[in-house]
Amino acid sequence: MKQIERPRKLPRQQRAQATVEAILDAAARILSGDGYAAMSTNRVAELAGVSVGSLYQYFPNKDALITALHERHGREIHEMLDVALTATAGGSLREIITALVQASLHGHLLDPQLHRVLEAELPFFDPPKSESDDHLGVHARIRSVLEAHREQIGPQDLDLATYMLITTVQALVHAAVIDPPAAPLSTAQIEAATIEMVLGYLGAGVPSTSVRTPTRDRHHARL
Amino acid sequence: MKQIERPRKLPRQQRAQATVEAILDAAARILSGDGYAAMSTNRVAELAGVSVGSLYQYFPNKDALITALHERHGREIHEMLDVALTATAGGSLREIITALVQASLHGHLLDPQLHRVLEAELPFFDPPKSESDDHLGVHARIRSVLEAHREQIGPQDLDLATYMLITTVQALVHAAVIDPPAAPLSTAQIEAATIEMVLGYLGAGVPSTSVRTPTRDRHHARL
DNA sequence: ATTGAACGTGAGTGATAGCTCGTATTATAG
DNA sequence: CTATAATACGAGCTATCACTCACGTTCAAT
Repeated sequence: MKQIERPRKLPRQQRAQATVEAILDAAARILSGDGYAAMSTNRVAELAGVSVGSLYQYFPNKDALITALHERHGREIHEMLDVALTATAGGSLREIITALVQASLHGHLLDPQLHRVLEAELPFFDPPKSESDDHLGVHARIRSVLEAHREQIGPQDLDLATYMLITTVQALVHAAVIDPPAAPLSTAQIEAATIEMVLGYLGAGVPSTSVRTPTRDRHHARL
Repeated sequence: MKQIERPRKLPRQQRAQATVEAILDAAARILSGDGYAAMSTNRVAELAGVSVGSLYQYFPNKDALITALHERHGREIHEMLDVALTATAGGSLREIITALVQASLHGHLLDPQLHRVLEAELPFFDPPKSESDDHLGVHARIRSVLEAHREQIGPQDLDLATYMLITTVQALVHAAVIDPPAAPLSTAQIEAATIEMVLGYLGAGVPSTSVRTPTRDRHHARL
């Protein structure tokens, strides 16, 4: 796993940019179709309609291809979450959570096969800014959403609650997309249940709008 | 990915059994230490103190090694869940869920590195009976637990609820073990929060022990 | 003690795949 | 138009690795 020396050379002319795009598209096609093991640089170059040499002008090694694909994919989902958060700003907790879950799910359903390989088979490429850290902007925004609805939610450690929310949604969406469960369970059901799951967690120990109950102590003791 | 022709030959003598164990241990060490890419059959044999030939007498190919490791790992966790379920049989929902989460977490913490590679980097080996299906016994038992506590829980589609419970616990434990979150969040906190998450979901829409409220309709509509 | 099966060995083979480099082509600058 | 840089090419080098096989060793049974 060595993807330092990022882009070996930046494409300056438009045809070079097209070459890079073609390479990335080909890599994505092969990856989502036949998996990582079947993805050789020669094959990528061939499918892209360029030569291996061209490939290595823009990507220092094979792993850099995966990294680039990862970044592109991360950006897409990040943007969908961003849109969802912006669209529901000021709305109710339920509205915001619903939008988040749906955005996440739809983002992952854009290209489930590619997502599957990228996130399930090769999650360890380019550790620095991938996924968890990539959501930093989103993370902060979700935290402030929870802060705004503080009186309605049970967990008072907002960092923990934010982490749980993001992790749970991501994990459940991931699971639903990666290995769809047995027949009778639909994606729509899981989507709805995920929303209830998160809302159930956030609402735990909050009797509608009354006083805070002393059920709090059974929650995560601070270090 | 070809791991048909399961064990090429079964170890009949005790020294052969020891050889197989040594090979599996070596494979686990290399896998958890340096990852799949660094695991060559020659290196495994060397670390195990046997020759490559011996390795290929019991494992038809490299992938069979991974599969065997997967199965071993799956059995371990499965047994811990089994113990937890048996020990808390007849207890309250909270007790059972707590035991399940703890068992799952502790099972994954036995060898986080190995688990990381096995479940995060190579989850696609031996699809037939791994993980999801492997939990079938546990799945049924958890479903019956939910059935026994039916009056206390909100979700009435027990298949869905069981799926959500298992998936959520697994995913959150997984996340906590695989990429431990930022500094201020401890494993213990996540463990507790996971319990609350699941209980929050199960308890959603259930006002302690009174009549069923008509809040039900916002739940996942049946197909 | 003998024999045959189980077990173990490790140099070698074949194939694959990542990557280089000398060369050819195309674009931009002056 | 010329010069120089950018882009593109692709045969081939090199290294690695999964896997084989012909041969030696140890066990268990008769």
